[in-house]
Amino acid sequence: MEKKNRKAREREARTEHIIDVAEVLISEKGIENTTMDEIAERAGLGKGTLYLHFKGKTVLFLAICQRGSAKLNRLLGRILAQDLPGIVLIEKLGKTYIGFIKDNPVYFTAFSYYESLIDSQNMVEGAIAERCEENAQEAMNYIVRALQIGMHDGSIKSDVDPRELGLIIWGASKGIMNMAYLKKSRQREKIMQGVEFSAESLFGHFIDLIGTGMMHPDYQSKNELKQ
Amino acid sequence: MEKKNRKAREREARTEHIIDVAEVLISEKGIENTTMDEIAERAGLGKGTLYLHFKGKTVLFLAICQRGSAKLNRLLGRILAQDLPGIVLIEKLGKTYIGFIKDNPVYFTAFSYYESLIDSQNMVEGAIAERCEENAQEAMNYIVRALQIGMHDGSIKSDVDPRELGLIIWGASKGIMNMAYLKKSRQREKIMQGVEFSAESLFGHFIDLIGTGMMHPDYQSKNELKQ
DNA sequence: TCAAAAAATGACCGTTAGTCAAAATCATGG
DNA sequence: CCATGATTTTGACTAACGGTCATTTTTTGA
Repeated sequence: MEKKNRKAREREARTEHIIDVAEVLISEKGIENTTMDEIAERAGLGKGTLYLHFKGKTVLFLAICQRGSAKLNRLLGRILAQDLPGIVLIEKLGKTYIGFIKDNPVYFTAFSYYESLIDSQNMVEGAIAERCEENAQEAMNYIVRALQIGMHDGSIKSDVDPRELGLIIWGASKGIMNMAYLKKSRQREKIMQGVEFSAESLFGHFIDLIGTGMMHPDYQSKNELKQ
Repeated sequence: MEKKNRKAREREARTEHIIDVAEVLISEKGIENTTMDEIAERAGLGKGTLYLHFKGKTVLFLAICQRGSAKLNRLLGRILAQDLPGIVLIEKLGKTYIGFIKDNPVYFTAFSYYESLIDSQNMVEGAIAERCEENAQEAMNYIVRALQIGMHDGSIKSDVDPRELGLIIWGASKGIMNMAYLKKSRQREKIMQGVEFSAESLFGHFIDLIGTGMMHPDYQSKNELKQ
C-alpha cells in the first residue's frame, strides 16, 4: 500500500496548491471577481480538475476559511496555555486576533464570506463546512475559557453567563475589526471625518472599554447609591 | 407643468414599488438567490424597465439600504431630541437599533450587503451610494453626539476621542447584531452549545459591559494602586 | 386622427459556475 | 516492453443570470 499513500499525499498537496492559488487571487481581486477558470489556469490545471478537489466555488472558499481558522486557533491555543489572570488572557486573545488578521488579511475576507453564507440560504453541507464550524466553536471556547478563568481568579465580574459574555466579546471584536478594515475605502474616510483610527487603536480602546467601562466613576457610584 | 409633476410622481411611485417587491423577495430567498427577472415578473414589469429605474442589481439593493437607513435615522434622531444623560442616550440608541432590526430584518441583510460592497472592489458610484454613505455618517453622528453629551454632563468618561469611541460602539453593535441574527441557523446553535441568547439579552449585556466594564472592582482598584 | 416623442419590453449577448463524454495517463499481467 | 483495462484529467458544452438595445406600445399635442 505504498503506492496508495503516495497517491494520497500527492492529491493532498494538489489540494493545498489550489487553495494557495485561490488565496492569492482573492487577495488580488476579491472573492466576487475571482473565477474558477482563472483559478484553474493559475494553478496549471483544467477546470474540471478543480471540481475533483472541491465540490464548487463555495466549498473552495470555505477551505480557505478552514485553513485560516485553524491557523488562528493554533495561536489562540498558545495564549490559553499561559498562566495569567483571565482578563489578561482576554486582552491577549484580542491582540492575537488583530495581529493575525493584520498579517493575513485574506482570512478576514474568507471569514466574512463564511459568515455571509450562514446568513444566506446557500449554506453548504459537507466535511469542510463542518470543520469551519468546529473551528469557530473552538475559537469561541478559548474566549469562554479565559472568561471562566477570570471569574475564578477574581479578575472578571461573574454576574453574566460566560458563554453569553463570550458571544458578545467575539461578535463585538469582529464588528470592530470590520470597522477598522473598511476604513481603507475612500468612502469610509468621510465617516471618520478625516481622522485615521488604526485597527490597533480601535481594538486597544475596545479592550479598555469592556474592561473598565465607559461610565464615569462618579456617575456610576451615584447610580449605585440610588439602587 | 401639471403633467410633468404627475409623471414624476408616478415614476417615483413605480420606483418605490420595485423596491417593495425586491424587499419581499430578498426576505424570502436572500440577495444571492433573487434574480432581476424574478423582481421584474413579481413587479409586473419587463426586465428592461427595471433598468430604467436602477442602473443595476447592486444599485437596486443599495436603494433598499438607503430606505432602511433613512427609516432608522428618523428613529435615532428622535432619541437625540430627548433631554437625558449621555450614557442613557447611548443605551436608548442601541435599544432603538435592535428594535428596528427586529421589526425589519430585511434591512439587516441590506446593511450587511452594503458593507460587503465597500469591502470588495465592486463599489458603486452614484447618487444612491452617496445617500447610503450620508445616512451611515448621520447614524454615526448620533452616537458621537450622545457621547459628547455624556462627556459634558459627566455621565461618560472623557479619556477617549468620542469619534473613536463612537466607531467602536457602532462596530461592536453591528457585530453583536450579526452574532444574534446568525443564531437562527442550525449550525450556529452548536456554538451556543444549546443555549439560546436573544438579541435583546446580548445587547442588554453589551450595554452593561461597555457601561461599567467587566473587570471585577477589587481587581480594578488593585491595579490602579499599582500604577 | 395622426405623427412624433417617450416609455416599456423581452429577445438577445457575454460571462461564469458547473458537467461530462472523451482523451490522456497510469497500473498491471504476460 | 507491450497491451489492455482502470483511473485521472480535461476543456467544450450547458444553464442561468445580469445587463443591453432594437423594436413595440403608449402617450402627447396639434
